[in-house]
Amino acid sequence: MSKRDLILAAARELFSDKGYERTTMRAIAARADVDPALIHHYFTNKNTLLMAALKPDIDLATHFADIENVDSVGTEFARRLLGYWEDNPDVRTRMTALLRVAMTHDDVAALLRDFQIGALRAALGSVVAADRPEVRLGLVATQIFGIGLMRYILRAPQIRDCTVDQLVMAVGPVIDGYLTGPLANARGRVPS
Amino acid sequence: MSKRDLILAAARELFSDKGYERTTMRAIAARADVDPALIHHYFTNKNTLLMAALKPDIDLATHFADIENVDSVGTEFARRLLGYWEDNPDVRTRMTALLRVAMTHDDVAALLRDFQIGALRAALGSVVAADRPEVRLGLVATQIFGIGLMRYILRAPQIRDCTVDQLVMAVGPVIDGYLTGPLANARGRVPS
DNA sequence: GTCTATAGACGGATAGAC
DNA sequence: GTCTATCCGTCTATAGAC
Repeated sequence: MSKRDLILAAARELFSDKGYERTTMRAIAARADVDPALIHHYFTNKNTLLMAALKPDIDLATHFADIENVDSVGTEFARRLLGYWEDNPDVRTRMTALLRVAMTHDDVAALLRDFQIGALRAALGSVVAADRPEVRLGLVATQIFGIGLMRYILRAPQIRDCTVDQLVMAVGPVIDGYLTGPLANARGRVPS
Repeated sequence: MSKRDLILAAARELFSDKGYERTTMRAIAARADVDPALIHHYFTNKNTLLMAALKPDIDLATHFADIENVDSVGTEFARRLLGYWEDNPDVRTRMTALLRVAMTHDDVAALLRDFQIGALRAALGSVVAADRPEVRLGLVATQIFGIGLMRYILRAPQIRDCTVDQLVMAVGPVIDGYLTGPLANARGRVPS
């Protein structure tokens, strides 16, 4: 791994568990076992480093293509996504870093929104109902992010101690409902 | 309103939309129209001020007592909670401040966890199923926090532009399901 | 209680030798 | 590319006059 990549990995880890302001360039350098000045050499400033470190990994979106022909699309989706987070520390780190930093940086929040929308559309676009698909995908995102938040960031014991399978079974049908179930209209009524 | 209270209100607002590190004591003083030294006089340091500003408002929990005897407890709960957030800027500010700061401060995360658990138990404890009630309330929390996150912090347009009623109608049945529906067992299977 | 002045630490960024 | 030295701004916190 090149030193440049070591820096990016170290930055992701630190941003992931301390947020932006609490990770210092010096700390990143120390973790990457690299001279602090080298970071400026490659990335000129902290914000550029942040963006480079959090740039979405394109492979990720493709991991969710072609969810069809299963009983429960929601369950299959949740299984793949939560399983992916759980088994792959790098992916999880990237996700928690995005979430943490997005709290205080609007440009990262925008990155997260765009990426999330894109990934959800790629994964679920072919199965979401035609009635206001954006709202449906947005609702799916609330549930997914809620899980990520409680499990990996707030670390609430009730959710942290669940197995992935338990979460998948709980959340899968909910996602199905958001994707294809009835939706309230502008007046807030479910069509009968 | 006493100057002390002005400081607390200003602190909440700034913590709420900038997080902890990016709000300075000077900025808080400026917004409260107060001398910076007065803050130290009352609260000695920034962390104490933070905790004082985010101390849960006890009235809040009582607002959700006695949800029973309705068709859909989840819908009623969502209506009260989301409506409360929406109509009451102070309450919303407190919530977003808690959420934002909890990302980077473990002690605030603990505060949020405890408060959230307490509030949910007070509101829904009497209607949640006997089978693993903590997990059920935790799942409810994931959905609620997910909505708060997407609507008020990430400000994703699909969710931000919904009416409260639309969200309530979408989320109500989901909460009902978490409260009393089937839950996967330790093996990740839904009992048949 | 109110305000000024300043201490003291930290962290991002730069210049420049090698 | 690598490293040292250092500048400069910012922020919390304190001391002390009024």
